Amino acid sequence: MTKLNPCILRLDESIAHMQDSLPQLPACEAAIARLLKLVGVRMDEELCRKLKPHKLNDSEFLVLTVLYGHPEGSSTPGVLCELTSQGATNMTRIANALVKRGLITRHHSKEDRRSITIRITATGRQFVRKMLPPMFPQLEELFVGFSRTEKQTFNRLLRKLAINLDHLDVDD
Amino acid sequence: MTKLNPCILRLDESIAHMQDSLPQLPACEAAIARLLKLVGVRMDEELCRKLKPHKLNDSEFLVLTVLYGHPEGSSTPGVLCELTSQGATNMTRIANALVKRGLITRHHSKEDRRSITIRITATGRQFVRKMLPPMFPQLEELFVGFSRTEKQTFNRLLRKLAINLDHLDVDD
DNA sequence: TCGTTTTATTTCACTGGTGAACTATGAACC
DNA sequence: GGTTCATAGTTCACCAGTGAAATAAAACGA
Repeated sequence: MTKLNPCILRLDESIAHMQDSLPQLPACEAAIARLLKLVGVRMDEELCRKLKPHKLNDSEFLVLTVLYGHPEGSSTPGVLCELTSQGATNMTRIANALVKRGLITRHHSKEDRRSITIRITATGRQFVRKMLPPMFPQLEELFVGFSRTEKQTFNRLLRKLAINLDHLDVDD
Repeated sequence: MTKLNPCILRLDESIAHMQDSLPQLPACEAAIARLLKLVGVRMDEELCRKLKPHKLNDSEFLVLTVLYGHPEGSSTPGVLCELTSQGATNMTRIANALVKRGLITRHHSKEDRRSITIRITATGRQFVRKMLPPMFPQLEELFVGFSRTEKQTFNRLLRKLAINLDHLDVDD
């Protein structure tokens, strides 16, 4: 598990150095973009590490928790794809894996026979309820030194960025 | 390219709903974690889309830009692994690809014959100088509506989070 | 109602990325 | 100087994720 700090130091040097030959480079924005990626990857690694003993990967677990978070505990592959930024192809694989583990069920929808209804099982709910709480302390630890306001600001800035991302694709 | 906004709405509902059965769930922190991932993935997709016509993937391009950002324009696979959060195995593949494209060279180091010196070529530099500038407008567009202060805050919060991540592995 | 188009999912072939074992060199110790 | 240990890369076998084509079931329009 590589430390981020050295990367970040080099990152600043790297961007500073690039500006010599590319003065129009928006340094702060570029730094944020790279930091987002670094932090995101690192958090994923941590999650995977926690899930490995249970033989689930992060996307399988994400799908399971999304189902857990649904009032009905059910959804369709298509919707789950949107909510988890996964392709349909991969969702098929994920569903196969979760069915095999007995964490979800898969049935043809009554209303629309093209659709599949994926539903979290009691075992699945139990699994989520067992897995999540031990993660809470670490999740909180990630934000030690953050004031309530800072966390809210962080949250707000990320949403703002998300909205800008949504409006990006129109122009190439 | 899926929109993020619907995901975020569902995300809030999802977390609210989870709190019913798991009241200790740190909602704001969990939301930030999921947002980070959503935004990170989406930005990556955008980068890949830009690189696709040039038959490079994001990690290959990242390695190239890191080399470009080095004062000497050279490094070793091991160091590049640390700086780009890539495994050594994949770095071998990336280097092969970049060598084949004539963007880097690979030589045994004189000082330590176990080491390989990877160096960006003139073609490689040219490629980076051609690729990056067209990305700047979009990068800036991502942050429209962000004040100078907000960008600095964003930057600062990400670094703070990175530092906390670095101090995490000690306790399991 | 029949043909066309659209939507939902799956299958297949491929790319990208990883862990474990292997090779080669260097460093440390005696 | 030879044995042992550590370090740097590579190779191999595998898992995860994607695009394009296939399948199957609506929906839509004469």
